[in-house]
Amino acid sequence: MTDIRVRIAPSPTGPLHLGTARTALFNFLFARHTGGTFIFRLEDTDQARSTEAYELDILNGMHWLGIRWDEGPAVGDEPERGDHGPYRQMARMASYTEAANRLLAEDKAYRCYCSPEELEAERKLQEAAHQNVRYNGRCAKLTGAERAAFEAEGRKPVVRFRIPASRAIAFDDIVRGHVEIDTNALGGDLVILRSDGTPLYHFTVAVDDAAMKISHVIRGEDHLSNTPKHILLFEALGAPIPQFGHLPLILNPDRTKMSKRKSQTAVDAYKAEGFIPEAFVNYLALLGWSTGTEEEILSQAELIERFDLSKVNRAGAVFDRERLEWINGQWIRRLSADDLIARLRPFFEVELAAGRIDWLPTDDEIRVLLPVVQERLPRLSAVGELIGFLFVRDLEMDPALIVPKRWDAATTVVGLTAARQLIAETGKAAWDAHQLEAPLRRLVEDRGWKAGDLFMAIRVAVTGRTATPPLFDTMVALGYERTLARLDRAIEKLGAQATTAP
RNA sequence: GCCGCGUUCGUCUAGAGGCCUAGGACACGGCCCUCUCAAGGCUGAGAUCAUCGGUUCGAAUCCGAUACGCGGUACCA
Repeated sequence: MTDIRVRIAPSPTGPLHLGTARTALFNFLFARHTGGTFIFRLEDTDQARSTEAYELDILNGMHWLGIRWDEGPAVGDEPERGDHGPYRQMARMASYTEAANRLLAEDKAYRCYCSPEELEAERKLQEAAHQNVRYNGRCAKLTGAERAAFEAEGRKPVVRFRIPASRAIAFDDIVRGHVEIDTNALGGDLVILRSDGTPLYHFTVAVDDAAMKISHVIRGEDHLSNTPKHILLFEALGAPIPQFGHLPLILNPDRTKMSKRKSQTAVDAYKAEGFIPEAFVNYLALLGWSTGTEEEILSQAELIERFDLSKVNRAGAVFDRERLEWINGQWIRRLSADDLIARLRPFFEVELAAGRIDWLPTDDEIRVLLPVVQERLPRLSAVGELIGFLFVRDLEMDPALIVPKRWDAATTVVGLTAARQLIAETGKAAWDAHQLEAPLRRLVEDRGWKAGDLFMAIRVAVTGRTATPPLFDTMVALGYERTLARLDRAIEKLGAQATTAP
């Protein structure tokens, strides 16, 4: 193992977000490619918004994607693993107060007694004067007496970290190259501890990244402007400065940062739609990065082998669902029969629960269908739409669909009746696709029909749909009795309709 | 407002000064296959490489400015 250490640090204030998953993936690929260590840390200091349910969703989502961490919570049976824990920020509170006290003692930080109202008023004033909004440093040099006076007033101070004036903070970002930001653009001295003593994000990141010896901070571009604050904090803490790599953002179709308002961002929703993790990871990896070759379908192992952080794109990438579906289809087609059957099972259960089918097919029933089903599944959840009609007792069928475009109702009744006769004659013993097809083709030829017309009429009669897997395979799967019964019902419906509404 | 980052087909991207009359993929059109739908094969259309200026014998690639977009600017993460 190298001394490369990277981390993903999600906040359990919502379900696992696509962007978090992608950042996690890039960290994971980078760690595995370099032989480094991948760390998972939960940033749950926002107690107002964090929930255990979200925490679980994030953990489960990561596992579903096949992203495994070397250090962090919930690995295998252990509640936590690693020598740099705990890996939940709420369990690290002591280290933040300790670090803050150290900064206070070294006068790198100070207590600020300004009230939120005073700060707000100051900000308004600055905005009105078209000045940069920044903390004015009013409490930066308080005397002991002044402090005592504020305390006597009952003011609860926050702790502010001193940001030096007019200093250019430069770093070489692995994906963006040289970046330089002046400290004057940082908004003044930074609050690191709230008045209730709890730490703020920028502070916890620096303290934890230092404690966990993170060597490369790989995160979204939305943190690029915050990086100087972190660098200053690392310095003040006496910690080495890690390398940074800021990933391009995943975008809504309107090219704004991807949000749940405008896009489906929850990873779990994609799982429910029948995207498979291999495909999802494959797609995510290629969002903002490419191998430089024309390879598109890549396994986790192949991604790990080829991953190169310095080849990550700088521009934001619009999330393209069409392309995701295509990759998903590619992956589904590559699945073994047993694997696909197992993965399909939960989706049949959903169909049953929703009342769209009346019973669950057996594994063997699914297995014989696979040759005609597998290449027709863009998503696993499409299976109900595709072959659900096989598992319903009473087929719902729109009589308007049954008459082919070139035919009228009378011809359709004639065609269906003749076909029904031949299908019955084929019989149970010869119940296979070829045996069914040959006599029907002869019938078409004898009558001077088009095969497509007759077959379409049969298709709708037997499945209720105009788009299905190949007709004869479908009838074989349906079975002798049920095929005839559905044919009879269709003929009956159509006949009644033809006589009542000529 | 200020600061930062970005800009190659609709979308994801290849491209690291001559291999670029810019390649691939998704989506789209056509053809083939075909009982429908897919899948697959072939094929077509689609990018004045944001704009302007500079460096160079030569620029999508280097430099600068401009425009536009996005992000950041909290006692959120």
